[in-house]
Amino acid sequence: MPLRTGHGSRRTVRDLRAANRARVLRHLYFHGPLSRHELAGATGLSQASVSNVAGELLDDGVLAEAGLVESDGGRPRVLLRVDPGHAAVAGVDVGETHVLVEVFDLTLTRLAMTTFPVEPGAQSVDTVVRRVTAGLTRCLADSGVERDRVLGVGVGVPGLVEQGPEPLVHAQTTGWDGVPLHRLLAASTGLPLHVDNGANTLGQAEMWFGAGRGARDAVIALIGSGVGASVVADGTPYRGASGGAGEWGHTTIALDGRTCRCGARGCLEAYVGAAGVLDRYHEAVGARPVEVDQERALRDLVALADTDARARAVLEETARCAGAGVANLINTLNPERVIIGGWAGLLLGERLLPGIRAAAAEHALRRSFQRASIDLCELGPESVALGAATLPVAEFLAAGGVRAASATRSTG
Amino acid sequence: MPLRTGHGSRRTVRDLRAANRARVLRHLYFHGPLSRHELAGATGLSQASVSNVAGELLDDGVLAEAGLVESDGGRPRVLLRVDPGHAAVAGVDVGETHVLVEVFDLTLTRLAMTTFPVEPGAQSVDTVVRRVTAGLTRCLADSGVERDRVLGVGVGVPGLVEQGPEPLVHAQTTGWDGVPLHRLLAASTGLPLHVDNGANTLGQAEMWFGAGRGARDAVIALIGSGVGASVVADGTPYRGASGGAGEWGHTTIALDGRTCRCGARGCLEAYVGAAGVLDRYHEAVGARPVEVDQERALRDLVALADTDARARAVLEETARCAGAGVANLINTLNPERVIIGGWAGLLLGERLLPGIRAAAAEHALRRSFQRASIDLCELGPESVALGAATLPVAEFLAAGGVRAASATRSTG
DNA sequence: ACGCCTTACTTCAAGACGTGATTCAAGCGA
DNA sequence: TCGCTTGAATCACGTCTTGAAGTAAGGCGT
Repeated sequence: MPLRTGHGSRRTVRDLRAANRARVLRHLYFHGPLSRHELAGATGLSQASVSNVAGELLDDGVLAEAGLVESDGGRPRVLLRVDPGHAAVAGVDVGETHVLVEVFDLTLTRLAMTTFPVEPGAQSVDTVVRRVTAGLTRCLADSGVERDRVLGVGVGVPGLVEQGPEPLVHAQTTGWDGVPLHRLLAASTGLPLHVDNGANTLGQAEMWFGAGRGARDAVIALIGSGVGASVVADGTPYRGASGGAGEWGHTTIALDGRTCRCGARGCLEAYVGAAGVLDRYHEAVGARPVEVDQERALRDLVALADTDARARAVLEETARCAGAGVANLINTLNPERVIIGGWAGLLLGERLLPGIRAAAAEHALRRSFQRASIDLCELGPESVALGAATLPVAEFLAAGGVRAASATRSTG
Repeated sequence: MPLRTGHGSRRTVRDLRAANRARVLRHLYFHGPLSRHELAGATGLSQASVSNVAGELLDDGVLAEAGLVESDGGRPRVLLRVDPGHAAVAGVDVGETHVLVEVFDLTLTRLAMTTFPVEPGAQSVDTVVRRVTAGLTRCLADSGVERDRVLGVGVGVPGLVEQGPEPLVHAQTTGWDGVPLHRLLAASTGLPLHVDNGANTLGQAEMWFGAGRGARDAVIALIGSGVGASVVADGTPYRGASGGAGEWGHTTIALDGRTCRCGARGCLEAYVGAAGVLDRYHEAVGARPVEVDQERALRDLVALADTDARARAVLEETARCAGAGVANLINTLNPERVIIGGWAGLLLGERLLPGIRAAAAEHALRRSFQRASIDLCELGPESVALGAATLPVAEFLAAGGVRAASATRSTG
């Protein structure tokens, strides 16, 4: 008895209207200014319905007219577009070393940002909540956006987010175990909240505006100090049964291999994570790891590879492992696109991509490999907040341009 | 620009009715006889709508009344159920050694079956098409089902099925490369056809009637001579971009490990597939593999493990590898259930399950592992045809009890 | 300047649907 | 036989989409 009956709203004739509003609105959001006529063709609705729905959306201020296009010998068509100023959203990146808050307009153009550095390992829940709240207030002031024009706040956090009636955050690195960040922030900001794994939000940013545009089945593979992935299946992010999907880094690629910080042996992360790569180099040259900035160390290693054979060998091995890992993704998920990102991924990517592709070709089944492209992220690792801001927008679009009830505002 | 506008039908007010018919029908199909009253509660529809919809479905003969239940002191409630005799479906298992055709009633009770042995390696497309057609004709005769009462034919084939406007079958083992089996069988049977990977159809059988009942996110891991998996995400089978999802067997678990028949090194299949297990034993004892029945050989090996340390070691290693493979599934997909099947999986399973669980616990992230159960299939490896028969039924349910237009019958 | 043509958009009447309230049906107990 | 309770059908109402008919807005030829 699968296929749960799923109370997927659409039951009454009004839900139908909501769905059609969403149809029109979403198409307009992603496919730019369009006339009512084109919209009818694209959405499959009749012109009459498009006119009705568009009229409503114009009245609500969600859409705006965007100029005329002359049609040869007839009445010019009026272009419609989503009004960027209709509402704003906030995106937050709760990272291991900083808290970044950004405010965007409805089309996700950035209006303001604020960063707080965080002493590593010192992210108490309380601190994070205070910083987010403060950052949000400051960003709203800087951008001149009134609080009640904000659709919602998306937050990308490190670690696993268990979605549910009360979403809980579990993060090894910060020692959070079942933190109801959602509730805490909703209380302190008074805005609708969306919390998700930072890897997932970054993945969403790539899907909307980066290398994932237009793809329906994709995996965004993120290589930083650790390694993770964001899985997109049938056009929507896939989180698994309890939010833990995409833990690519702790996938075993070498039985009895190197010990990973998670305690297991042979995890991909132990080979291709920045820490793993540096460790392997230090072992190769017999040197003790110097405690400096990991990013700088990795950059040095890449530079060194031009002249030093041992460094080159470590990087080649990294590409081989990453390629095998990518092949595993391709074999189990058969995506049309694998997108490699994360600061280390981008740092290494330029140089390693051919090697990764070759190794993936070797380990993946031919047909699935051929159908998948392997590329680098286009947006850089700073887009966690942008991706987080995507979440309230997605909800807004799915609701047909109707705002979610906020935490404090009454639902009525 | 993800989230394609997706012409997901529901646009007009009639689509709404169709969706609500599907809602009621599906609930009734999986949750047994229910009264209109209970149905209203479960589907979220008003009693009036349930009455209307149920009335239509009764008129169409899809539903039937199934007795009364006395309600204390009031009018007894009439139970409704899907009429098993309303229609029939066929399921076909195109295996490497046989072609099995079965006919079921609408509730998937088997009415008739026919098997044809196939000389290994001799499955020409032509032969398969002839056998399926003949088997179907015979089964229909045996069960007394008229051809036009058959909703459709589901076919499970070995290898990859690329869904699309014209589904194509690619199978290494039979040498099929882009065979339009769908079209060929539709032409020769004159019935609506559904072709899918046998692993997927078997997975569907487990999801509907076996160990997967009630799960929303699951993986059915199949271990035979080769190794595959069927991925169920959000309640529906996930096929990836081109039907290649779930190729678990060719996932790398040991870089530079054993050579797999796919040509790559370190594939899971080379360790836990029946052939791989037997090879490893033969290498361990230094014996040349005797060419006998693989199933018998594996059974012997399991028996031998009671007394022979080397056999035991091979099986323990198998459990370790399988556990790592399962852990990889858990880490990437975070299912709530991993179900192990396939003839070798079931043969080894009883003995190896504790070892597999232990190894999976070691290699999977704790939280995801805790949320996942690891169990054996309940239906046995013969349920490929049953699962295949599931496909036309699923379509029928999704359409709200309206039959698909057949290949030959006119669409109008 | 005028009329005509083309194209874009809006209005309108018809058909269809779900819902809540109301009415009908069916059994039970006194 | 008469309430009483509960299940199921009917009805009026509001809402929705749609195709067709009507209206707006511009170009072009005379």
